[in-house]
Amino acid sequence: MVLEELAEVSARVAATSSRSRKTELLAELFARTEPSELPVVIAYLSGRLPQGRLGVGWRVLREPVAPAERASLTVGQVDTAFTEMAAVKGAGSQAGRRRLVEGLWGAATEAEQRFLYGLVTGEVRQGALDAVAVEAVARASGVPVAGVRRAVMLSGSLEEVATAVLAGGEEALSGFGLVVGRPVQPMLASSSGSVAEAALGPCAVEEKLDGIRVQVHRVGERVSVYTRTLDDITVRLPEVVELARALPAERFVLDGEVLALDGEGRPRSFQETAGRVGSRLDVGTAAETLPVSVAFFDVLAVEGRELLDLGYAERAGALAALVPEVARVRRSVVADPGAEGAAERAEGFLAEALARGHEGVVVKGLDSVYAAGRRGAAWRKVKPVRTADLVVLGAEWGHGRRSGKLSNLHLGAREPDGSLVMLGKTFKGMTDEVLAWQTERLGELAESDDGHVVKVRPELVVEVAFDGLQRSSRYAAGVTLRFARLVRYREDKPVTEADSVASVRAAAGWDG
DNA sequence: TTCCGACAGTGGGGTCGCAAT
DNA sequence: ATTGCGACCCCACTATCGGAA
Repeated sequence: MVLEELAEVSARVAATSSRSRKTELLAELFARTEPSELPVVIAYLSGRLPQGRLGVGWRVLREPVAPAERASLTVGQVDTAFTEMAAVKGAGSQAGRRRLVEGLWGAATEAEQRFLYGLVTGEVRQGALDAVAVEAVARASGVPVAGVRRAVMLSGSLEEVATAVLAGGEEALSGFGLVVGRPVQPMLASSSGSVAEAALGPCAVEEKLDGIRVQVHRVGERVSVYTRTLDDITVRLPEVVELARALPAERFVLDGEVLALDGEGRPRSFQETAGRVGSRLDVGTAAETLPVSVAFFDVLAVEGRELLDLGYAERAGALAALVPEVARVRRSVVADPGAEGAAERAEGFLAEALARGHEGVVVKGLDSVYAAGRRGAAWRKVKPVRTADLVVLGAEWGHGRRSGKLSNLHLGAREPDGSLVMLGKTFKGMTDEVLAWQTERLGELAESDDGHVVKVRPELVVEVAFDGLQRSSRYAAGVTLRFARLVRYREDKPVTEADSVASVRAAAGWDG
């Protein structure tokens, strides 16, 4: 297979908005790919690199390389070049990778360079990633899509599943069940505005802990710990390994959250937990100075039994039989949401979780199965939302479908002396209509434009929602908003009445 | 015919580790 | 020693397609 063909298909996929047409184009390509090249072709067309990290980013790619006149590269040559880049280590590695980039880019045509750039930066922008590729593999092989999807979620590898079903058809799916020791795509939660909105049927209301999601596998004495993206972080979490080894089963898969607690058992900030779990060097010292706890909320397999397709109530029973209460998340079961006082109890549990310092709750249907890799309605998270009225200090030109639109707002709060201090940005919550409106309005207020950031006269106030504050060394305010999103423009509100840093801190529960 | 679930895209901030300065 | 970059944690929200109702 030549690279030119891949770049062409990718461009055609990007050019159509129809998902079924995208699927068709990918399926045609997969069907005519040699089995030996399939893993690489599938990875590229779903926007991933088999090598994972290359150590090559926008900075290394900034200086353009003259393109080749004629296409000549094969997929195999590209894969070899990426493997070489990923292998470069130590002093001089940046220059070494840059030389390899120059070699590869120089052999690529302009269209091929565009495709390679998207691959390396993780921004293929063809409107088709894993989910569409899964459908295309199903179509190319004639195997039902649900079976392919399940195999991918349980094995974590579309490439392997595709190679198997394209060669062996539906029968090949039997080789892709849950394997203890091999990570599974975790089930995710969607967002909900309130407990009442989330608790529509019999459900469990569980504390939502603000830490790192972990999947813990044990086979005999071998324990492995994986992140949400299936990275192996076993060596960073000796406490979790030790706990798993002490549980009364030889073989299991647990789903939970890791976080650091203070002396009184209250959760430390996400920043502290993330720093500890992110530390790879001298884990022993890190574990001593900032030990972490783990709280499990689900079990996917235990001994010989696979539990994914059982209802949540049954899985919770199996979890309680395996894991002591101190290592399980707190929960409250609402068997009949319509019953007298049920809503109050659920709300009460949320209030208690918040009082204990946690993020909120997750509401889970008691009869729901474990839908690996899906962000379905079976799990709904509920977190309190804060709002602040902030001043627009500037905006950044958007990319992709936001090209030509002012998108990312720079947000400021007042200080006692009347000055304005920046404490974050946001690009979320904007409809196309708002984008068009703010591009024009901010254009009128513009004081400067360096092609990236447009600074404006601080005259507009926006209502911004956020989840809380974080310490910040980037912003003069010393804090920044977590997950800030635009709610609406407050043209009725003068800048002099916008929130101050102190009032934002107070709103977020930071005593200040 | 309308509704709604699932996806992709558009970026946010922090922290760590490593290489370059 | 400090700085910049890449990778990876956490993530919200809107537009769109296409199957479900």
